[in-house]
Amino acid sequence: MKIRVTFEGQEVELESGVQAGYLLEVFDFGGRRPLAFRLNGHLLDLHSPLTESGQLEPVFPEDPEALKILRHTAAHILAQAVKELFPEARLGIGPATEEGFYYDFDRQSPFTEEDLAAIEKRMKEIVKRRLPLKREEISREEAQRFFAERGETYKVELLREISDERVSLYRQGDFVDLCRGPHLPHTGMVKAFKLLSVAGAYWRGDERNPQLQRIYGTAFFDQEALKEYLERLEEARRRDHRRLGRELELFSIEEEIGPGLILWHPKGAIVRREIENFWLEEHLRRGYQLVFTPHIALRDLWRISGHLDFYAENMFAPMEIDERAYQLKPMNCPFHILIYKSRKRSYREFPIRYCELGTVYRYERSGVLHGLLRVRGFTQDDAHIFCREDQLEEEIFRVLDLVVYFLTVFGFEEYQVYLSTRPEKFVGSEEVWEKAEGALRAALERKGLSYAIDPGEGVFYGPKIDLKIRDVLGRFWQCSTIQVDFNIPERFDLSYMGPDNRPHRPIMIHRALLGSLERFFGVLIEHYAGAFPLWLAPIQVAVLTVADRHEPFARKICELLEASGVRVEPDFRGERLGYKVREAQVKKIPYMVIVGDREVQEERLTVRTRSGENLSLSPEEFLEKVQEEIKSKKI
RNA sequence: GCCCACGUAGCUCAGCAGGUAGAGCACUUCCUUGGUAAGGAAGAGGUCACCGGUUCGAAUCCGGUCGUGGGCUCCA
Repeated sequence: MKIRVTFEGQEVELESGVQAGYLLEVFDFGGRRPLAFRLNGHLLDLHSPLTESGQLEPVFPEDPEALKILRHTAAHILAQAVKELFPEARLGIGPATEEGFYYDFDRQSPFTEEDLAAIEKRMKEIVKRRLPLKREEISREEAQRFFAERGETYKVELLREISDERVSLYRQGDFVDLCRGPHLPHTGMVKAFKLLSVAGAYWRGDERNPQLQRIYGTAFFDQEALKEYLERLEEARRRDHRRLGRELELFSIEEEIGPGLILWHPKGAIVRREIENFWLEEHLRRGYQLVFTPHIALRDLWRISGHLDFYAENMFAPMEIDERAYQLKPMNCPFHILIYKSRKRSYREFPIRYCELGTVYRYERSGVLHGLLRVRGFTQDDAHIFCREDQLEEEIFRVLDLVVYFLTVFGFEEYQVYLSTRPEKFVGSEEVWEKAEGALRAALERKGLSYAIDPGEGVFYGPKIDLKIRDVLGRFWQCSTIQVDFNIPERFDLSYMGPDNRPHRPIMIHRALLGSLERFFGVLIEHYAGAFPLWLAPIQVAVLTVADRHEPFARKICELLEASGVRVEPDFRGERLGYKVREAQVKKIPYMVIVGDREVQEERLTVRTRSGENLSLSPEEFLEKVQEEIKSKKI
């Protein structure tokens, strides 16, 4: 059979099954050698057979797909190195990931740091061998036999679940792996890579399966990019909120209290309160009503709400008081619902928006706890909106508008937005779901947010929108979530009186914009690297004296600033100026006011900014500048 | 929860062929009054996470518990 491949207007006729690498001799790629091709949109490496006609695109290293191919090949090299050094290790899977690659191995004894170094060394040798990665296609049965003979039971298991009659293998030297490809032409092209860590991982992510050892690594086309990546890892370590949280005295987690429970120290607490003040002010401005609710409730409440059915494993165990069982709240919704239910509601009141900084407790498995980002007690910036179906789009739009506003103020300008649609198991009618999904979509489009659809990823009670924010290091964090709920109004038999003088069922929206104050704070610490913008900074101004005789004037400056609500820290200690400057700098205080003979005499201030610049201002000018900067929430 | 690693002064870490604890920073006191990222001296501070075992003797070896970290899974 003949096929036709076109590239930049040129067309060539080939015998089906010819290796794609042949095209290197047919077309002119501007003197460059592609790593692979894209034919009709899917990737082919140079050793893949051409079996269909179509448009050809070359893939060069700068192509986003190219890095994945490289990393996938790096994973194979890793596997080859491990098999050479530890022939008893059985292979799991080894894909490329966002940041690099990994390969899973089943081996009795764990890989040590030294093993990792030895493996990396062997990988370098394999790279030097410049082994071609050859693609072979064989029948599934043949492949099963092949891997069974080699004792690769996991590969056999994978093959059992593949429905294709023919499968592809990739061979590099003596190493053969079941793999769809594509791969680089030869191992010599993997020039910059590094193994990073070993961790346990369940076979196929299921904890009932055996646990394999996963070796993580990363790879790039050149050393420079690898170096940059490793520096970014280093920067992330420097910004780690757990480290900064301790160094800047923001928060702590104490063994005596228990894992996943946060102590907000004075400096962290003031940041939190600033966020909360801003949050509340903005909510009140936008038609929300503030409520407060208890931390525990009768177990029956959680039975009615359904949490005992679908959320029990995340709830703290019940406690008995006066022969009745109570449970800590994992969510705030039932309380808000009971406020709604406290009297008859009319459509004229709609939409009703209750907001609360509600502290909830969720049982999280010990292994998942992580600093402020994953805890067992946290405060959600929660709200529940009750409205009619025809108000849904407008309400979602308003929520989106609010969340984008908040995030922008904190300096997050880039988001990933996901719309999760109806899952297999769901409550309510398909019709209601479709309407709601349509409303969410319309609101997203009206707000001008581009989004991806997560089909079937909605919660059983309604569709949702999740937002992930991108921090300065390019990492994404989920904070905001907006969920429509068809279920809980039903369970609590909510109603409102419509214009037709008949009761109707309202729709409810759950939403948290910052997510939890704990997580958001953690993300903020890392985003700002601990250097909070002035309006959030725990200490906004440090006043440093050069010598003891400058103290009276310095004290006056402190009083001036404090009287205007500026958070000031005097440093009149008998230390040298350099020492005090360094200390204030380490604490990441935005402004240092330096008071010496010159300042006292001229009644002007020398102000050192966090970035190390010096300004000369009168006390009044400085106060005004500070107040303006606080008010504008300048980043 | 599971796998692996780790747990020594407030912090960062050294000590570990088993002989009973050390540094730097921070803290306190004294000297120094010094102009933009660490002046000098002295001092105080540890049941070596906890419990048990081996041993004449354990921070060091073994077991268990708790906690932390990297992952798996889940999510704010």
